[in-house]
Amino acid sequence: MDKTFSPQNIEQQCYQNWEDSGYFQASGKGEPYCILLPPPNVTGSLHMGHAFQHTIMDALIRYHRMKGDNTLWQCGTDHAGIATQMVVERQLNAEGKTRHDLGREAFIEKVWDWKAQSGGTITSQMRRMGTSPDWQREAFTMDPELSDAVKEVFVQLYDEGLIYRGQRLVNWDPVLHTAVSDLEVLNEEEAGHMWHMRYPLADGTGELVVATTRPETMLGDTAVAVHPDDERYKHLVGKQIKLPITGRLINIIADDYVDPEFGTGCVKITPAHDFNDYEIGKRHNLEMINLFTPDAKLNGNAPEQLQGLDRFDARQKIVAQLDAEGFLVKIDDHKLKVPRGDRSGAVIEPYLTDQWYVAVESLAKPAIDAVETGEIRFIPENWNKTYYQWMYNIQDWCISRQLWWGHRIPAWYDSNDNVYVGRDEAEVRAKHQLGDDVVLRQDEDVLDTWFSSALWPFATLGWPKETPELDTFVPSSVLVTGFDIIFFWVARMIMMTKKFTGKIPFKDIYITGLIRDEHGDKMSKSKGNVLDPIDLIDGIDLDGLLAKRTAGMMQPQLAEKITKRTRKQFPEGIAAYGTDALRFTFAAMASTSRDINFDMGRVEGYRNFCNKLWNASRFVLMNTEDQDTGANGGELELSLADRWIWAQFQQTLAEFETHLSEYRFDLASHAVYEFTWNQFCDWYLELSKPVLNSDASTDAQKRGTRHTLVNVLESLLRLMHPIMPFITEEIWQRVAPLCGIHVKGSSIMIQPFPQVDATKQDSDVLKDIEWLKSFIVGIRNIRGEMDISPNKPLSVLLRNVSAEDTRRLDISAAFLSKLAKLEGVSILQPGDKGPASATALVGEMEILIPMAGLIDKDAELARIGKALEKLEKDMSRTQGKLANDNFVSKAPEAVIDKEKAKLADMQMQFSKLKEQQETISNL
RNA sequence: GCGUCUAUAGCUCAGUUGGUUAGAGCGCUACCUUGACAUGGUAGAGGUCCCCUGUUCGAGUCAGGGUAGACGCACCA
Repeated sequence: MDKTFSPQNIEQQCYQNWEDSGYFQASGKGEPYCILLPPPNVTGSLHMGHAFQHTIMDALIRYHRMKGDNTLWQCGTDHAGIATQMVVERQLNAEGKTRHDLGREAFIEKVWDWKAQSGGTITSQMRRMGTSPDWQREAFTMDPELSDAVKEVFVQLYDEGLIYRGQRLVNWDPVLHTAVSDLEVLNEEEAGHMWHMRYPLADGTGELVVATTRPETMLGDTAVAVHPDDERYKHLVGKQIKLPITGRLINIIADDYVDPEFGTGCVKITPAHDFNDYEIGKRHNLEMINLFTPDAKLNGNAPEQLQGLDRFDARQKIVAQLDAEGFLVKIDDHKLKVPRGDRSGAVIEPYLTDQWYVAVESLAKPAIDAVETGEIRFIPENWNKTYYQWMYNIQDWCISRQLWWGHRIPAWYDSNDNVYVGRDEAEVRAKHQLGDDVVLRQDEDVLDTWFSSALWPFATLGWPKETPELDTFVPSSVLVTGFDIIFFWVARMIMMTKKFTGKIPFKDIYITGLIRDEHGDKMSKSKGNVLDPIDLIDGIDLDGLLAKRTAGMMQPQLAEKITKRTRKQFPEGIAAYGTDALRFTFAAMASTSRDINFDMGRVEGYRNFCNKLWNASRFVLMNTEDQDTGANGGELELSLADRWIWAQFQQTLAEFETHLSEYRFDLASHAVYEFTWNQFCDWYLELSKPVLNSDASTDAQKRGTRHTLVNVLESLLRLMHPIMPFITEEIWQRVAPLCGIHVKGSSIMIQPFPQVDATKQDSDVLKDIEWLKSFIVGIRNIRGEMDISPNKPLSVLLRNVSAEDTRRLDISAAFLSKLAKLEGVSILQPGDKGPASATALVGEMEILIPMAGLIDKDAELARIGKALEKLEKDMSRTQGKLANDNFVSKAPEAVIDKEKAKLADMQMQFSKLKEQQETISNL
């Protein structure tokens, strides 16, 4: 084995073997355990959030697979309608073409070509992360099977009246030329203006002042509204306004919606371009004047001189004209929420179009129930509040998109625009007895990508066919995802799965935190703080990193800032930490917190941890390979340390499993880390040396220790495997044969997970080793503080030695002399104070290191003084407690006893230290 | 406006139903190239648990009120 762990030498080969061996498929035996991969965009590449969530899913999957469960990780990608179409369109644009030049069919072919070429990026990156989904079942939302499911759902919902078509105001993206759902619109506060305009009464008897943030919409005003009880305007209701610029006459109406306290108490109503106005318009039967073309330029309904102008250019002209004609009262600065498309960044326009909707109310009810009854559980639980809040206020879902890439809506129209819905044209014709003479055209629109994603839990398992997988793996065990898509995806999956299978899609929903940068900022391209998980695995030099972070930057000053920041944070680029270290980092950071600040220091720390494990294994192998490890029988005599490490391992194992069952990956990985480094490496390996290296050890003793070394390590590797698959496999291949396990053609990933073995739990041994440790640490302490070289052998005296101490001395003498570097231990007779010494306590027993020639009097006095001071402080606190009648009368007895014992112990230490202090100061 | 969350060591974070002398990793200091490992070892320093008030024998933990910050939802022209 190399002296340091080099992940890049092993990972890819290892993964290839697993995948080729078919280890990722469900076994068909045991309890079903299933995780659905939230399908990443086929356009996407792996970001830190994916890497994090995939680590967690894979840890769960590997754990359950090793536990013997029938384990399926259902994976796949989604077609990401808008995103993918944008990618391919951009390529066309670069060639000076648009999708319209190609036409729909040719364009879609192009998209498929693109997918064939580049669609595998993210799945190959997942392989680098060591994930073990069943790639043979990999699904894509545009696959024929899933498309059939989409059609089936659409038709069924339509037949039940739960899908309908209607003309309504929608969120229109004027750049992408499509409707988007509420969730795809981000409302950010931006600086704008409030324009106050004078609207004269038609009869010339006065005027009203209205205010707006969008003056250009005044062209489409069809009323001015006031509150019905507003004394100022009551008498004007029913009168008419002569609209500036157009001169159109509109009514003054009364509506409760108006807040008389706000502004002038008069509101201009533009039903075709504002969601609130739209509602008012419907109530009052107002005309709806659409002013815009699909790309938000003024259309034929605007005055001729303004037609064809972009909405923002038109705004300027209109304001200028209002001003010139004396209609503009004032312009105030105003902060307002501007709706922008989450993909395009364009200002979203409320726009009157025909769209398809899902009536969600009846679907929402069972989905709410599923969480309220506890059938589905959010972890952490609080997220159910977010879920309820949205579900109780859920709006009908606009599912049509004016795109080409996606599932085309299975609806056909005849020449009179009658609509027929069916699985295909033939079915439609048959169902409605439409002869061949009737010309039908299919709806041009496609469905929202989330519509197909909502079917993921059952469509990927074969629905609408009745498959055994549907039976076995619905509901799945846990969904691991981020809070940002609870509405987009999680809620919709629950609704759809309940509706079409009658079952819930998953039992647990584990909501992970969001990975942020080391300062808690969201990782984003524009901030230039994005990390690529693959770069953490393989490493990247500074130039490469800079190039990546500044590529495609529109603003040069931004690129400069990013360069500076990156140079500062990564002067040497990023080292290659390997997949296991990265995975361990993610696991260790997966606490209940909703934000996770990614700390490079921790990756490095866990890289070191991998190296530690590697070297510990080297040590084990050096001492066991080609030697008798008892794999083929032979008497085994286990040392105190051997029995201790087995007992410790049982505890660690139990802890690990408890934490995993509670999705506390941070605690689980901490338990493993602590055991490996602080128990196995720091103590056990050291304690094995005296046995292995001593001529006094019998064959049975050496065999016993070798057996323990190799078997504890082997068990530990299996325990760690779910989190760190590669390093554990690599080491296991060499260690397992020494345990009598045949590894040829096998893998750690299909070995059973370790089981707690009650016969190996031993609290007496644990206490014995605690005693031994405190003995050794006591001596190291004195060495450390008295500047005595760790290499210098010491002779120590023991005072106040009990029978138990004697027994322990007896069984651990060899360990003591080696680990504390002692050349002699002698026990003082009762009453014999011994020479002036530095002392350490092991329980009530005192270890004396004679000062002569070794220890400076003042230094020792200082050490004692410091210890006394600390003890005094703690003692007075405890004494205070015990002197308090309230405490003694009201606290539970166990607590009081504990305090008493604590005090007694401190008093004992105190008096011994006092004694010491006196002896030494008298020297 | 409604809702959710966060505040603990220089940094990143744990801290179970209230009962420890408040922990870990990184960083820092001193010493150590000892034979698995300097990606290491040994020892050590470092905390007003954001503030106030309460409940309690006892509060980092519970309640109320602040302060600072993050997020979600709905928003007035």
